[in-house]
Amino acid sequence: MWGGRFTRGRSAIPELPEVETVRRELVPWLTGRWIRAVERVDTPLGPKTADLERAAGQRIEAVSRRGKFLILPLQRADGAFADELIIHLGMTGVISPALPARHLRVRMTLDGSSPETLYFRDSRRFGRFLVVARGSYASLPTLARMGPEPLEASFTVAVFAAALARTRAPIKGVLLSQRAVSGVGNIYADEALWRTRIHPRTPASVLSQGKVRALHAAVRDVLAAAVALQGTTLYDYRTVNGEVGAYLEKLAAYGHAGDPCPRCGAELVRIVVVQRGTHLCPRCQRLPRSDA
DNA sequence: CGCATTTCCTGGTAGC
DNA sequence: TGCTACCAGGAAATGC
Repeated sequence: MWGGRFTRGRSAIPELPEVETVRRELVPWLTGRWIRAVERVDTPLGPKTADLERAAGQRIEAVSRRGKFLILPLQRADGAFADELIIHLGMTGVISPALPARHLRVRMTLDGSSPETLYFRDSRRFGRFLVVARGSYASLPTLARMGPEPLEASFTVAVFAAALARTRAPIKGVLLSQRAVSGVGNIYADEALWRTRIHPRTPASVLSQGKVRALHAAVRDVLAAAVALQGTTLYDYRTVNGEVGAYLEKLAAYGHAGDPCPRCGAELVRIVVVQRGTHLCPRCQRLPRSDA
């Protein structure tokens, strides 16, 4: 499908653009519907606080998103706003109205019009499906401490700069942590750092004001462009309608080790930063000299 | 608290 | 062909 470049490690990796694409497709299908049942079909998934049976008989008030989490606020028949259904696609999670041939983990049945059933397929079982009382994220520390939404007005340069100033951890790790900004994963972190010529190992706090400003813009631009193309499909990820994401063709750095840098022509390399495969241009993206 | 490391999990692939 | 070893990665758990 794409030469041999992605023959290793081609995973779903749903990040903000992929989750947002799924969310937009689910909105007309799920908003206002009553849940008949949410059932775990396979072995245990996620934290023990899953409590999926609590969703039965509640109405889906909205289909929202926080970072890479889908959040469906639920409403009881008496009008009480009580719980929310939280879904994380993990690495390989796919929601679909079509019964998957393998790796079915959760089935959600709804009252009324079609689709009557949605299936959650997840071969690697990193996904999560759970019901919690609204806003109680004790079992979801990442969600509890999540930074601002990158495509919303609350994600300002000042807020981003303050978050970066307080840590010397590598900027790539800070982007992946979800705490300085939400929704960025391995692909879009590499793309944003390539765009801004920042070496992924640069300690966050040493970035100049100009670099912070550029990175803030790049995170927004990369994510917005990917949303417009329905995300990036490397392997598993599909939209709810079964389509692939088209941002794959736009990737400049991720998955391109050995190719020429589109900007300067030097050979792109793959290194490991914070235990993650990381793609960069060794000529464009230099580590600042350390005085320490 | 921060930060680094380990764990979870499976399908695909390299190497023999 | 068939086997083993390894690798990808988000988030949670664990270690210091």
